[in-house]
Formats: sequence, structure tokens, C-alpha cells
Amino acid sequence: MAGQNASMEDIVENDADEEDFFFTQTQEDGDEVWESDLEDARGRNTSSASPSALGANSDTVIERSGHTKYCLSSAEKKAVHSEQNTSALRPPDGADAVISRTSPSHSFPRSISSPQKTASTCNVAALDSTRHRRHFYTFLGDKAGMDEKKRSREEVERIVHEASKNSKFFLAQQRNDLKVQERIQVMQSKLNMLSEPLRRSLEAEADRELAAAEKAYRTWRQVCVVVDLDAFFTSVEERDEPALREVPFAVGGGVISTANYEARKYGVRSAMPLFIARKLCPQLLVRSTRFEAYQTVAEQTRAIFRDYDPRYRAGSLDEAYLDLTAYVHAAVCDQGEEPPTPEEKPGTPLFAPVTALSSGFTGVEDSEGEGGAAWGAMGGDEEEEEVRERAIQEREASYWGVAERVVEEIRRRIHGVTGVTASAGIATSFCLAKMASNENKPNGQFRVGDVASFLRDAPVRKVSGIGRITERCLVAGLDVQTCFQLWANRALLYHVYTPQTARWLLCKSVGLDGGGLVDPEEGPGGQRTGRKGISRERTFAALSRKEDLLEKLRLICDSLAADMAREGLKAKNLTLKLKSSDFAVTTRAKNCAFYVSTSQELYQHALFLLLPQLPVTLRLMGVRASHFQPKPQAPPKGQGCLEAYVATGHEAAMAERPPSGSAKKVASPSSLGRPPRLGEGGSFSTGPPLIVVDADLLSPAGGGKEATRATVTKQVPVYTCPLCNQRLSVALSELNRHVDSCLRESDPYFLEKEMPEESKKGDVHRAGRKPCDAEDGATANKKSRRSENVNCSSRGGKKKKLPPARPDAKPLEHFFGSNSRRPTTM
DNA sequence: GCGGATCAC
DNA sequence: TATGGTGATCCGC
Ligand SMILES: Nc1ccn([C@H]2C[C@H](O)[C@@H](COP(=O)(O)OP(=O)(O)OP(=O)(O)O)O2)c(=O)n1
Ligand SMILES: [Mg+2]
Repeated sequence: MAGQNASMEDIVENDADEEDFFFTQTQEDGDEVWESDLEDARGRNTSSASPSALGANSDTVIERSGHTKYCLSSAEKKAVHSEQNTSALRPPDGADAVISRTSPSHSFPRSISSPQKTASTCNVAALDSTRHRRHFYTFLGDKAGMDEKKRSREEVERIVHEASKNSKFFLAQQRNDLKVQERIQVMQSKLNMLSEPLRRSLEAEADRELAAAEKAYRTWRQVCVVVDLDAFFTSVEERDEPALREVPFAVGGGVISTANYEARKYGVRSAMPLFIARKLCPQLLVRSTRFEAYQTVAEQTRAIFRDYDPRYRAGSLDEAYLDLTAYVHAAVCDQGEEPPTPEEKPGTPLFAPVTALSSGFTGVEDSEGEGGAAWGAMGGDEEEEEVRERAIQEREASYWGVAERVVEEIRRRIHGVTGVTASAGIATSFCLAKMASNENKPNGQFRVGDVASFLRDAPVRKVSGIGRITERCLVAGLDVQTCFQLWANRALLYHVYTPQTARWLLCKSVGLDGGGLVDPEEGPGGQRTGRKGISRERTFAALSRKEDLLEKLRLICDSLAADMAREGLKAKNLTLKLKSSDFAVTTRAKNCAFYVSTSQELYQHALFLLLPQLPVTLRLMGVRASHFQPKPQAPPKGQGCLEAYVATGHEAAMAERPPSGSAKKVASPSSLGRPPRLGEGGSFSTGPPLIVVDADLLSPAGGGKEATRATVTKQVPVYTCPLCNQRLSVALSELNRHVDSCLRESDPYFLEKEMPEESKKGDVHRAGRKPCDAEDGATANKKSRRSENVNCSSRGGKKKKLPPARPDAKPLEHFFGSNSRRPTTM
């Protein structure tokens, strides 16, 4: 391995020499973005934490070794802060900018200590510069390549910014942005302290992992295909109303779900609020969503996919992952030819060693269009060999030719049946296919032949899973913009990200994923729901009044319960989501002692979560249910008895709530083997008192934001009634009574047990006590997370599991769509 | 396990 | 005037 490393470094060095090879590539459209971003990052920052670094490494001076003295541990954050304070502002470094212009795509990896940039300062003023805006708004991202624009990028940015800048939404975004910048600074600090020896060792680790991944996942014959319908919602509408085709048109409500390509010329995008879209394009026609129609189309396409790969996976309504390997092999054989076999591919160990890819990256001998041609360095000699090789190449070409034709056929059929056009990507891995599917959109397809050249200049943002934030971290923190750079800086990845994330990023950088469409999603009749949670959330005009909020909550629970019933789901865990009028989001979760499913149950628990937060003004509430009761598998039918639970201690058998009448007060889970921690009685540190019947419904003062932890430790149980906010220092039983009365006043449904029909509002007496536990007050007494935890790792929805045979699991189809589901506003 | 964040669509 | 909804995963506590 060591040897290999060495050779790789050589290669890398070479690469540096051949800069032009990489950088002379004509940059299309998006590239200006990159370039200016880079300048951006550098110019703006100006302040390099470490004084040294800047100009130095930007050019010839490698200057890695040098500094790197301290090694911050978890005190990193502090370090960052102090740096910030001391070297807050510094003049831009012109030289750096110059360099970046010359070689936009990378300042070489060795510049470990390189891009000393601080994250861009994000204040409104800064955003007045178009460059700063660009990566701020989600929908300003580069989208489908539309050549003809009716509005320039700058124009769009200006208009969007104008419309946004004084909104609460905008402020919220800025707040979040600041946190991201902090993260970036932490990254940079860590980078500054990376010693060369460590760097080498990390790189070796990266290479080891990459080699393993190559071995496990790299294939050169697998035909991975991603099919994605074009401008899906609008395409369906246009099919039914052809006149819409000619004009800028979008589907959505308050927010655009999607826009047709005509509208996109004006800058209209998914997730853009309608009022802004109209500013961009006053003629814009808008229709609301018709999910049933989209669903129908989706089903039609799936019927087609099944013909080619019965195990295809639906990524969403309009997107599917297919493995056509078997189909293509068969087709090749049918036409009397022989499909290529892995073994005969010269120099392409089905599992290419790391060096192979890097050689591809260095461009040492890429070219050769087809497949793994870049790998063929081997020193063959005989003409015989050459003949043989040629034959193989022909078969190779034929094979992929068939694949392309099959995909064309699929797209043709889709269009024929649904009237909607589709685009597709073909490659030897799904992540590559996914990237490729956008390449020739709309109504086009693209096959990734030479992986290395495809990835070399591909912006990291094109990788599915690298979103706006991660991209920013990579660009601003590591000066990484392309997949190649991602690979080249693999050592840094392992330094600033968790091993998981680093591995994931590294794999993506070379186009690796788990390959096979495992997961027998649609396999046998096995109706696997696979879902892990179900939720409902609603946005509404800001509300403060308790009754109003409770009513919304009630409606949300009704709706969610209905869906849960439809799918026969019962959940043990509930999460309440709140978005305040200033767009700050918080969630609160709890475990229920028993599986819940009815609206009343959901509401009761959600209320428990909401009340402690109460004095708030909200614009959204949501409830999510998870930890479902396992479906009664095949054999054992009468599951779900408490006995079983106790016996196995496994939640699988967790009972539904015991027959209503019986479960009186005494809901302590001690019966489940937990020692009643009575001693602490009302101790705050343990959450709500467990013995109290309504423990669930109370929130100890101090659990909340107020009351400092310090005061907590003392007994003197002082509670604040969540309803009237009255502070009470009384016996629990009395408190209980008090809260009950408050509840009765504020919400007639609250104690209601039976009668799903809510018609009756009259007096409600507490029939069946809610047997819901209060489990371990764990949820209630979460520490007041001093959340400013700046983690520099890229969090977020990626699958970073490498070893696990199946990196990229797409959620089985799901619905989305704001404006779709229920036209009725709650 | 919770809460915050990120991502995709 | 005005910025969606669903589901999943990851990370640091
Ligand atoms: N933020 C988003 C993104 C997408 N969608 C919906 C509308 C889209 O039509 C559909 C498919 O998403 P795509 O990302 O595939 O976008 P389109 O199909 O609309 O356009 P493209 O041609 O780029 O695929 O999902 C949505 O409601 N909200
Ligand atoms: Mg699409």
C-alpha cells in the first residue's frame, strides 16, 4: 500500500503540472459561479486565521509543513472565536484572487493550510453583492441547463433579494447561515492545525478505505439507470391542457411545486414562493396540484419499469432506479452477440484499485471514451493481444449501445403512455446515473462512459446528497468545488468530517455507491411499508392564543390519525414540531408507554408536548409518529399482549393500551421493571413525577427554558401550570386537580376517552385514565441544550454507511406537496 | 433517545 | 401581505 501511495502522489503531482489539462476546459454557464465563488470566499475573508498561510500557499510555495502547532480538541470552537476576535477583518488578498482566476478549479490539495478563508459574512449588506446572494437562496441554484434565459441570473437574484430582504423568513435564513459559517470556521481551524504527518496518515487511511470500497462496489458492467420525468407536475397539466405548454406556467399554491421550462427561463423554480415567482414573471400561469393525476402517471410509468427490472426502485413519484444489467445481457444475446464478461475487460479489474481511478483523474491517459478504457495502461504487447482487445472493445461498445437503446425505448414508452417526457442517466453506479439524468434534461439521456472525465470537473453539488450547505462547507472550508477536488483532498475530509461522512464523500467523489438495487421493495406480495414515520404538519397565519393553537393541533391529529388508521399503524413515539412566527423551528418528542393511533391519543400526547412551550406565536405545527408497532407478521396472530412484552422485554409485543377502565391512576412504568424513582419525587432532574396520574400532562417548572438548572437541584417542587402559567408549590395531588380543571376549561376534548365523534363537548369525565406512562421523564427534562454546538461535520441526509452493502436507499415513494394534499386549509 | 440540521423531491 | 409538506438520516449530546 505504501508503494501505491507513493505512486499516487506522483500522479497527483503530475496532475498539478498538467494544470491546463484540467482548467482549460471550457467552462460553461455554471462555471462562472464557481470562479466567482472562489473569489468570493477568498476576497471576503481576507482574514485568515493563521496569518501565515495566505499568499504563501496560494502559489508555488507548497508550505504545508510549517505551522500546525496546536491541536484543538473540542475547544475548537473557542479557538475559533478568539481568532475571530483577533483577526476579525483583514484586507483582501489580491494575489489569491489572481491565482484563483488562473486556476479556478483547484488550489492544490497540498494547500492543507491553504484557503484560509473565513466564511462569508452574511449580512444584508453582503448580500447586496450578487455573488453573495447566489448561494443563499435555495432556488437560485443552477438548474436545468436552459440556454435561453429571459432574465439574467443577476436580474433574478436582484428581484428575489428585493422581495425577500425584509422578511422574517430572510432573517431566519440569515440566522441559520451564521451557524453554518461558524461550522466553516471550525473546519478551517482544524485545517490549520493539520500536521503533515497526520495528513499523510489520513490520506493513507482514505486510500485504504477507498480501495475497499472499490473492491466492494465498483463494477464496470452493471447497467444502472435513473429515469426522471421532466418538469413533472407541469408536464402532466400540460398534457391535459396543451395551451399551457406555450406559456410560462407553474404548479403550486403559496409555493411553487414546479415550473415548466418556459417559466424557468424567468427564474421561476421549485420551492419559490408564488409572490416572488410573479415578480419574476408576471404572466406566470399557476394551477394547483392534482396529486391523483400525478399518481396515475407514476403508476403507468412503474408498469413500464417492471418490464425491464421487476426490482426497480421508485425514488419518488417521478423518479425511478433500474438495474438493466440482466435485461441488456439478454438483449445482447438475443441479437446473437455475446455480452462482455468482467474478466475479459483488459485492465479493468472489476474492482479497480485506487490507482486506477486516480490515473483516470490525472488524465494520464484517459481519453479512450469507452468505459474503463482509462484503466488500460497495462503493457500489453502482442498483436494478438491487440486483436483480442479490439474484439472486446467492440463487444463493449455494442453492449452499451444496447443499453442506450433500451433506455430510449423506455422513455419512448413512457411518453407514449403518459404523454410526459422523461430524461435518463445511464452509468455503472446509481449515483453516477443520477447525476447523468440531469445532463440532457429535458427529454434526453446521457451515459457516463469515462467516469473520470465525467467527474473531473463536476461540481460537488451535482452529487445527490450534497446540498446547498454541504457544498458551501466544502467550498468555503476546503476550497473543494469539483468531485476531483473532493478526491484530491480526501485527507482533509477525514480530518474535518466524521469517518462516516468522509467515506461517503470520498465514495461519491469517485462515483461509487452500493450498486445493486437491493432491497426487495416490491418483491413478493410482501407489502412492506418500510416507512419509519408518518407525519402531518400545517402552516397557518401566525397564532398565539392557546385555544387557536389547540384547535389546529386537534385538526392535525385528526388528519394524521386518519392516515395511520388507513395504514394500520400504531406508534410509540411522537414528535411535535413547532415553527414560530419568526421561522425558528423546534421539536419535542416523547415516548408513549403504549402504542397510540387514535386522534385522541395523538392529541393528548401532542398537547403534553406543546403545553410547556406555550407562550408562543406559531406559524406551523406538526406531529410525527414513529416507532411503529411491528405488523403482525405471518404466523403468530394474536400478538400484542402485555405478557409477551414483559416476558421478552421487547417492544415488539408491547401492548396496546390495556382496557380502558382498568388503568387507573398509577401509571408508573414500574410494572415494566423499572424501579420507581420516588425519592426524587418532584425532582426536576427526573422529569415529571411518575406516580402522578397526569404526570404526562405536566411540566415541571424548570423543564423549560426559564428556571436555570442551578436552582433546580433543590427540592421544593414548584410547578408551573402549563395552562394558566400559575406557579404552584403544592402537593402533587392538588396540583393534579388544579391542572385537570384548567384542562377542562381550555379543551373539552382533552380528557375524552371514547367517542371518536367529537360532537359532544359537554362535560367530560375522566373515564379511562390515560395509561400512558411518562416513561422516563427523559424527554421532558432534556438538558437545556446549549445548542450552539458547532459541529463541523456535514450532517444531513446522506447515507454514509459504506460497508453496509447498501449505501443509497431511496425512500420508497412518498407524497409531498404543500398545496396538494388537502386543499382545505386547516 | 432527543433535538437540530440537512437533503431530496 | 406573502416562503410548503413528507420522510429520512446523521451528529453530538
Ligand atoms: N421542492 C420541491 C421539489 C419538487 N417537487 C415536486 C414537483 C416536481 O414536479 C416533482 C419532481 O421533482 P423534480 O426535482 O424531478 O423536478 P421536476 O420533475 O419538476 O423538473 P426536472 O425536469 O428538473 O426533473 O416533485 C416539489 O413539490 N417541491
Ligand atoms: Mg423530474
